Amino acid sequence: MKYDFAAIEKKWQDKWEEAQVFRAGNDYKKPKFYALVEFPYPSGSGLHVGHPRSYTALDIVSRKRRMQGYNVLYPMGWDAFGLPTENFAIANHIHPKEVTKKNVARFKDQLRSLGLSFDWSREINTTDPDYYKWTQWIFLKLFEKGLAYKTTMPVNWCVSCKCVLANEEVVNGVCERCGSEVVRREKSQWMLKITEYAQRLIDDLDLVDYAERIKIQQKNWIGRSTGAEVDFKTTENDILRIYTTRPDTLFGATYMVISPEHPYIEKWSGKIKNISEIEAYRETAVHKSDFERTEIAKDKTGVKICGVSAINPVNGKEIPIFVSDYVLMSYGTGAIMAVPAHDTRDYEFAKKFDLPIVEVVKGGNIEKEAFVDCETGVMVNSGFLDGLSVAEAKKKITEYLNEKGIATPKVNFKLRDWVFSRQRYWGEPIPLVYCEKCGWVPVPEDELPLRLPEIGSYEQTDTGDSPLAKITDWINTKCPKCGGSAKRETDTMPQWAGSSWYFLRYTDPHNKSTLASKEALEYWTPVDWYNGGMEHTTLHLLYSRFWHKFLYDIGVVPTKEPYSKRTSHGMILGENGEKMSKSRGNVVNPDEIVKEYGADTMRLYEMFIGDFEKAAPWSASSIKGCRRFLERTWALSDSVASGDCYSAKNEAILHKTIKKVGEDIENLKYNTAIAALMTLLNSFYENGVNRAEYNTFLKLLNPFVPHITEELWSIPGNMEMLALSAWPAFDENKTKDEEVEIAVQLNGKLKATVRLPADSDEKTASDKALSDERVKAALSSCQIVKTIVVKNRIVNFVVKPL
RNA sequence: GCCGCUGUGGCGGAAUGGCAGACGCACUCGACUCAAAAUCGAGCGGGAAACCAUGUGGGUUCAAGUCCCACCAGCGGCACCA
Repeated sequence: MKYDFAAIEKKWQDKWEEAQVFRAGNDYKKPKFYALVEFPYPSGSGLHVGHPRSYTALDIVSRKRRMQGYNVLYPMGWDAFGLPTENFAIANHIHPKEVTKKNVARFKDQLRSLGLSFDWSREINTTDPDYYKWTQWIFLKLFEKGLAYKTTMPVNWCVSCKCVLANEEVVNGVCERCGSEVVRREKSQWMLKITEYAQRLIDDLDLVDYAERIKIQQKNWIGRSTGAEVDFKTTENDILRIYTTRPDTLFGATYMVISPEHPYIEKWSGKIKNISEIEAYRETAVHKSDFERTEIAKDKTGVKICGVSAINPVNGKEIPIFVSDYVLMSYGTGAIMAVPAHDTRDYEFAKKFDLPIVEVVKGGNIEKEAFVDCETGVMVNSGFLDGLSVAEAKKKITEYLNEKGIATPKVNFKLRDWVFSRQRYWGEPIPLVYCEKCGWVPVPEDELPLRLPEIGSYEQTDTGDSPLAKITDWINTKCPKCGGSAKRETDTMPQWAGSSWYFLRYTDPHNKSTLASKEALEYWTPVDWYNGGMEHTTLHLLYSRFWHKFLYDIGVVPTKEPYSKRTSHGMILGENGEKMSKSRGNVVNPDEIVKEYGADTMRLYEMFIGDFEKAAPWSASSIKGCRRFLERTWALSDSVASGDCYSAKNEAILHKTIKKVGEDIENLKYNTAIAALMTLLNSFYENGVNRAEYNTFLKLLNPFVPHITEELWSIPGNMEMLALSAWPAFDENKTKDEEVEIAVQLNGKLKATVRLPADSDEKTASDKALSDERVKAALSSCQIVKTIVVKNRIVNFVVKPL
């Protein structure tokens, strides 16, 4: 019989669906396993070959865990709000809802065709009002607890489209769509206080099992630094507060810099002699786009404030104050003490403006460059700190400043609050109402979801407001508090909102009265294993951890962390080794692969392609090897002998393979698990195979290639589905071969190999080695000094010439 | 600039400090065929060999792809965070 993958795959997909095989039970007594992959954005271009890499990997884990008796939840849904859909809607005058519906249908067909064991009864969609009701509800809770606030923020503004752009739409400083200049413009935006959770987001990384690179990236993004705020007196007799991580270098502070946005410029305006120059500088700095700011980052600019200076508190010296945009108002206090000898930026600035550079830590060459890595140096030119190590100086100066009451220890974070507003249509409406009398008032809970109104045009207004701002009968409403006339917020939420809590909804997706029942959350959370792309490490992963912690704080969820374990897969690149993209013309369409080779081959190949965590280029010829393996698996089914226990010839390799495949699946080593299965098949071809052996092989192979194995399992008359059968067990004692081949080395260089019984003692091994002709010959001209034997591995003779 | 990752055959890649190149692709030869494809069998880092080979140069060790130090190259992320 021919291996007719198309018919087989269709047959089993239908059977699984009909029998609801992958439905997660609500049997809360069974051990559970919650596997999660990032739900896709259903784009118009359909599934990418990258999607199945992640989905197949956790499908394999899920299928194995089911066979091991777990109650497995492996859900799927749609992160369907977002820009491309909206842009498509604008261009084609179709409602984004319709676009989404079509794209979801296509994605779902494509996913179904891959035989992924998702529980489709729990499918969710972030654009479904029954879903976003709870996204809005969480937002209202954040608002209620003071974690949502409105503030004026610079946004990206395209001068030609006259609209606000998301960061993703700004490419190399210009508008992605029209190529025109993008400038900064102030706009009032809703913000979420993620910074309030910064410390906990770092600390609780200790509670979870994330790949180390993910933890490091999160920590870097949050960017904690410890230092002190120090007060400098000025000639105006007021206090300029700065932040520094290096109070020990205070004697080297030869000038100060404040940010162009610093409020003291106004405060001192009467005293500043060159105020017009300062204001002109400030104007240009404020209006620079982010792109311009970074473009000219190498070249420092600034203006000296004439008329006001500061006093260095340790030596009483009067030092000048500059305004420069290399100091950011949004970090620390917006003012710094500049220590050019030990900071590269200060050094550059000092060189340009010809300011004194005073070395305070010995060891560098400050004629040439700033000496920054000076943690092990010794203090100089620093009065009472001279001769101390940097660490000692830090301690002493801190005590000194504390005593004088001009310094306080301070921790700062790079992490900023989350800009939560989008001036767009296709997102969750922010459920707030503005009343002249009562201010911002939440839409009452029983009025949620606040639905998106039906409108005809999805473009922003000329002022960059959301298209919702044009719907006057939607905007104008009554204040829920006082009943007076009020206006709805017209901004919508960012795409990150719906994806920040979706994993909770899967546990109880149809619940009408709460986002998920207590019992469901108690049982299913936290997610046991979450796999996704590295590109989501800093935003999505951080945002969802933040929301989860907030929900924990208000008693909605039972765990501090949403995900016990997080892994990430590498990208699948085009055949030329570059990222797949339409413009590079190297995109592989998964539909065509499934059509030509079948879903099983596609799955197997994507798992065999290389190290799961690393990027790997697609290869049209390599996939044939995977297909060949399945053909050989199929062909062998005709020559299976009877037998209900393992034969002596195959016993050891079977136990070994069961062990290896099981361990490799848990350790993301799918490629070597498949290699072991290929080796096993080769061994069957060599030694013959019986029914018991072939059945074990099918079980091990099933999570990888579920359709063909299910078919081969059913052919001899098995009524129970393979997917529901028990995962094979192995016996550690039987994983060992009776005889082993060991290497014989002279001074670590291979001279021969010898065979001997497994676990032979050192004497037996070295005697056997010594009796080998090649070893004898090699030893004839030298003397053995020492013999090293590693059991079942090597015998190494350490020798010297006679 | 900073952070992270990666350098192993023609290619994808294997190797708890213990026989480098498992498994697969490509390729070569042979069988089958009128022929080709498919399939099956054999070979496949370099070198005649001694030996030499895991980006480069040092080091630790009886033994290094693996550990340490210093470089070089590529990829990804961040970007004036005091």
